[in-house]
Formats: sequence, C-alpha cells, structure tokens
Amino acid sequence: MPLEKKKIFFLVGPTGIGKSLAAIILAKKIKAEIISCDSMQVYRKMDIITSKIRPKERTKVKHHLLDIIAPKEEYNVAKYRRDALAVCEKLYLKGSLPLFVGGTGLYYSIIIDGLFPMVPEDKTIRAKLNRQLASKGPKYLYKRLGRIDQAAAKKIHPNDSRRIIRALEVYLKTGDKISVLQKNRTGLGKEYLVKVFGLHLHRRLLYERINARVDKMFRLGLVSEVRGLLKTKLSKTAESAIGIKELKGYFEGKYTLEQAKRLIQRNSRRYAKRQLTWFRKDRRIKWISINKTDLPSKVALKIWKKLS
RNA sequence: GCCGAGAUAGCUCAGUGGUAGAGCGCGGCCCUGAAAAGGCCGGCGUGGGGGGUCCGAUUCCCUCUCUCGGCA
Repeated sequence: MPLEKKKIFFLVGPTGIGKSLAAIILAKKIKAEIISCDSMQVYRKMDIITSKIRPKERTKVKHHLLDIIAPKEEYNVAKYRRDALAVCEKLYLKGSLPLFVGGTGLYYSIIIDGLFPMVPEDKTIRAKLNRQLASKGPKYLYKRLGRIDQAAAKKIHPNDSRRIIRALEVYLKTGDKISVLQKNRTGLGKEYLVKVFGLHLHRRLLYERINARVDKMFRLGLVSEVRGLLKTKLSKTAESAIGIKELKGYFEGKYTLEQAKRLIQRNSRRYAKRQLTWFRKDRRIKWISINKTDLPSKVALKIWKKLS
C-alpha cells in the first residue's frame, strides 16, 4: 500500500465574502482545525476592525494564529511562515487536518511555495536606505540597484521604493543578489497534497457586502475600539489595517465620521480587488461560486461536494 | 401657468466656433521578510431630442422634453 501523501486544505477569497463562517462548518465535517491566513487577525484587541469571528464561534472548531501578538509588535511573512508551519507540524502529530483560511495572498503563497532562505530585515540598513530615499529620491536607489542586480531592477518598478530597498538590503547584508536568492524556495506543495478552494461572488454583490459589513463594524463599536488602540503606539504593521488611518483622520478633525466610513468602505473594496487580482492568476485554486443568499452552511456544502 | 438657471464620462462639474477635460468612482495588472502594505497602467463620451446660422457647433439662434429654484 502506497504511503498516502499528507493533506492540507486552503480556503481563500476576497475580504467579506464569508470564508470564516463557512470554514467552521467545513472544518467540522472533515475533522480539520483552522489556521488563519490573515496578516491582521494575528493581532489582539483588533477584533471589530478585522472582522474576527467571535470567541464563541471559535470553540466549535479549534482556531490557530488568531490573537497571537500585541498591536505594538511587528509581524511579517517570515514570522507567519514559522508560526504556521509549527502549527501544521503539531496538527499532524495529533492526526488533525490543517485548513488554512484567509485572504492574505502573500501569506498563502509563502506557505505553498516557500520563502527564499533567511535574509531577515535589517533595521539599521533599512533606516539608512530610507534616509537616502528621502533625500535623494527613489530613482537614485533604483540606479544603484541596477548596478548591482540587473535582474531585480528589471522586475521592480523605479517608483516601488519598498522593493528597491528590500533588494538593496539583501545585497548589502549578504553580498548576494535577491534575484538569485528568490529562486530558491520550497513550500508545502512539494511534500503535501494541497487543495485550494476560492470563494467567488459577483463583484457588485461583493462590494455591497463589504459596504454593509463596514456599516456593521461601526454599529459594533469600531470607533471606540480604534480609539482604544490609538492610546498606545501601534506597530507599523498593525497600524496599516484598514480603518486606522481613516478614523485617526476623524479624531483629528480632518473629516467627518461619515467621510471616514466612506473611506473605509472604499479602501476595503480596493483591497478586495487587489486580492482578486492576486488569486485569479493562481491555477491551483478551485473556484466555488456562491450566491447572495447562501448561508455559511450552504457554502460549506458546496466546497464539501468538490472535495469528493 | 409665468420668470430664471441648467441638461457634457458611472457621479459632481470645468471648458472651447474647428468633434472635449478634472476630481471622485471604477477597471486591469505587479507582488518572496511592512502585504488590509507598496507600486504601475487605463477616459471616443450618440456633449438631452429636433431644426437653423456657418466651410465647420458641444460651443451661437429657435423649438421640444426633462430637472432645479422663484412667482402665482
């Protein structure tokens, strides 16, 4: 009897489409535990703003990587990968199935496809490069990158200062070209049997849903949650959650509450659009079309049917 | 019913006698240690309908329809 390949499931899709609740029902059916694949739900105290499911729901199925760090701490892909793989390992030891659920495309890809060998961020180098960016502009850094790593420069747009800085950082630290290092990555896709499901809803309906969800966030107390968060210094990752800068603008009198809400809705819609661009090109995803009125149980059933 | 203002991109509007722009919205795309971030690209729209003047009208004139404001 051939050794059966270990299985691993993913449920992805744009924000607000209803992944979380459907995932709980699905996880129960297939005896899986859920691993969040979301760059913001890792933060504690950011419950309403990230539309985290309530603790009560979480007891039905074990959830991992929610509420694992404080908002003042930085988090990133590498930490996520480390944490997620540790959970995976643990689940296998006890014979449970991992079901990744979330919409952070990069985190998803880093798990499936891997991350190139460790060149962690270097705060000193980065700060220096950022100073140069401020004084000399992105074109200067871009030219510098072109001299040391042409392949990387070709791939990165001259205005994309973050990626230019990252590429320079890698070179300054290791003497290696990021374009070369990046080729070396191994993800779970090799070792495991990976199945990816994506939820799809008509764009118009998705946007309606996102708008409605933002309305609901306000009713649930988004404003006071964010006010509380802003009392202490947030990490740069946590503060980039949609809703922080918009409400900050409101607190500072830059715009009205209504304007802040519109901005949050718009930025969420744009975020969903970017997610769709990301996932659309991934041929591994099996798309599940859902309807406006589908309840989580219906959605879960649709996925379940595609499993067998 | 009368008087006035207006009808131009999905929305709000600008402008011009030689067939049009802005902001917002929206669409497409890139993405390997900040990713809910960051970056790139995208506007031919019967210029409300009809008629007239003119070499030529979205721009001037007439008329109709509609919208808004005021007066009855």
